[in-house]
Amino acid sequence: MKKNIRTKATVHDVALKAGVSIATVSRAFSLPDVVKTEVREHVLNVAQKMGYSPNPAAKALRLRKTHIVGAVIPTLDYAIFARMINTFQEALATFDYITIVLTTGFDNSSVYDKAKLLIDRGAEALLVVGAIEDKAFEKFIRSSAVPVVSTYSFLKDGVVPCIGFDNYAATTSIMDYLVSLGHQKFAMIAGSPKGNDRQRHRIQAYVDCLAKNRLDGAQRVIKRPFSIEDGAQAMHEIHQLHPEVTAVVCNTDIFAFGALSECRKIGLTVPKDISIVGFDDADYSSRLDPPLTTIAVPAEEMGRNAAIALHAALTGKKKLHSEMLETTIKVRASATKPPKSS
Amino acid sequence: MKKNIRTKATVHDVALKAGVSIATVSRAFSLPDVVKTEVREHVLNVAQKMGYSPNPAAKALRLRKTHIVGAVIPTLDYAIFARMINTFQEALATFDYITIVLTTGFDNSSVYDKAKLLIDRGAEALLVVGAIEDKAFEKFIRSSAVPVVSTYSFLKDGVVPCIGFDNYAATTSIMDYLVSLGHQKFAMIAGSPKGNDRQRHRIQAYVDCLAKNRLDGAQRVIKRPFSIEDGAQAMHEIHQLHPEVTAVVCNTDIFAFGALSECRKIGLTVPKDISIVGFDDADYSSRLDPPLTTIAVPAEEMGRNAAIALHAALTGKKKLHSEMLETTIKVRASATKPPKSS
DNA sequence: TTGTACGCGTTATCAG
DNA sequence: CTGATAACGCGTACAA
Repeated sequence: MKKNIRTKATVHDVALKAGVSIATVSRAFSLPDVVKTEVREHVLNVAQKMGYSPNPAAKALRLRKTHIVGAVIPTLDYAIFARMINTFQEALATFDYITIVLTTGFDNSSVYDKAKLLIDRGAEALLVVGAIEDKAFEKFIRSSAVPVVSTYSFLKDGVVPCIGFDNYAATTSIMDYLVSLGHQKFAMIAGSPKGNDRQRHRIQAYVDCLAKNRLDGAQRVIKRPFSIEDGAQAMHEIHQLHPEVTAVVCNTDIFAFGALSECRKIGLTVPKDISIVGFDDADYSSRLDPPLTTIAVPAEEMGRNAAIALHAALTGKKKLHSEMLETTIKVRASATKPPKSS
Repeated sequence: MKKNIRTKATVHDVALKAGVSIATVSRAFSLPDVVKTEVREHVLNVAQKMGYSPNPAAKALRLRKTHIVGAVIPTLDYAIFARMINTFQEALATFDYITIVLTTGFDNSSVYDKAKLLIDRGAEALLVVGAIEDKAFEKFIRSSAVPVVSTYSFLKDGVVPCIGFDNYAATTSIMDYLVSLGHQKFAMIAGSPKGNDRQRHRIQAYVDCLAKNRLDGAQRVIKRPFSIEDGAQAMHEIHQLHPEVTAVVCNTDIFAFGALSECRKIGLTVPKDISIVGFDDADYSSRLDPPLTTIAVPAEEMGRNAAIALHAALTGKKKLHSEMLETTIKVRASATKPPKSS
């Protein structure tokens, strides 16, 4: 029909067809109230008909604003991050910003590369997960003037403002709970602490809590990749090597899922024979068998607040500052008093 | 120390400091072999030191290439999509493309808006989920020359090429399996069919399969939003209203998770009292209690293949064409013969 | 092999 | 209120 749209319409084309200058076309979009009503409506009409929309590259070039923010996270393939990013992205969208997500895997050693890539791509702000430990990355951030916020960890002396929670305190709270129940023989299923300060803090909390209560078990920290299968295997190992254990602290509900499953398989009844607790409060955790006692993490809140904070920083409304979010322990049925016989 | 980087270095700055023309700087990056080795190295060095990197907006404007592709999916907060997008994004990254993901919720009625947004933002290609049913969107695609691929459904006569699987055949296969086991009283837990052709095809397969075997039960299709809790409630309803049912076909493992959990709660033993099957083969499904019989969906494969196909189309290497991917039924323990007494 | 100069599509400045 | 025009930073004819 019409004309073939080889190359998209530009202000120029619209101006021509509407019989005005390109300046007026531009203004009809960006400064509507400075253009006479009927002219504006005419222009907008013509533009609409031609399928015109401003070229984002030209706009970005001229305005020095891409309206892009970047996020670098371990993986999307892990509900707790997907949930945060989902909210982050949606919140940013309401501010007319789009989000580009890059993943690193759980070892944060490539965050710097990904962050650089994002900034080279025009990201005006960045969300990262966990502490920034790469010195080069730190230097880069300090000299680059793009707002960066880190999530999932709350750090008093972090390189950048954090919107996260206190991993150490969270694990401490659930350890205290288990101790108050009477447990004395603990094990922990943890992720690799390499490049992952969340895991390190949780492990440290475990170790410290044991020491505080003059309990042994600091060596019973099983480190595994994050998967249900690995949680199951770790549970198996605990059962074989440390049959005295009455409470297993999992650093993610994924491990707990596997552990629960494995207990069923090896004939341990949870929580009668052994107590198991998780971390994250995944959507399925309340529907596990038995329902999992775990720590609820403010994933959506982190995403939303990070989006709001970054946007405020970008528009100069408010400097970035850290926010400490709360975790809550969800007491369900997977943990109870240790068996008498132990 | 050095100079404060108020505004990023440009070819101009680098040229000045390196004592060459801007053209040479540009060439040192884009056409390295056309510039004398020592000059190139000098320039690259200076650039490196100044923290120079080409402005993506200027580049995009000049080259008419943003190196961005867009994806519109229901939600990230659902493992099966997150998994696909994760792979999609990673594959595209190896081609130097970045991915922008927008979400619509499960009702696809806003795909058109999101797709337009993406293209206005410079996306050179698009991935969508499911059939394109919005006529306006269809028209837009036909006139816009950006490659679009749809995933999750394989459609013979789709508006755009599909990289997906046959939802109808998948459900048919698992229905046939259940029928062969001897089941006669079925129910289905489905998502809303509105704007969701995957659900419609699965429901249709269920209905047709019943008819084919002269079985009733076509009216026992419970439609719910996608959540574990909803799966549980649906199961509850089936148990109350249709106690004669011996096999429940869930259109996602999420429903099956809830259904299994609810059966435990109301005292039904799976699969002795009732058989339950799922769809997706989530990471947890083999570790449910009992392990879930379900349909494995090629999520990563769709993501990877879509990335490769889109990239090939973008570089003119190969026209987009549909790919029919396979699903496989994972026979595990949650389905068996119906109880004799029924 | 290198440099000059133009244009990609916008928006902002400045006259009118 | 509107129009002409100069950037924004880059890549690439074209000339040297």
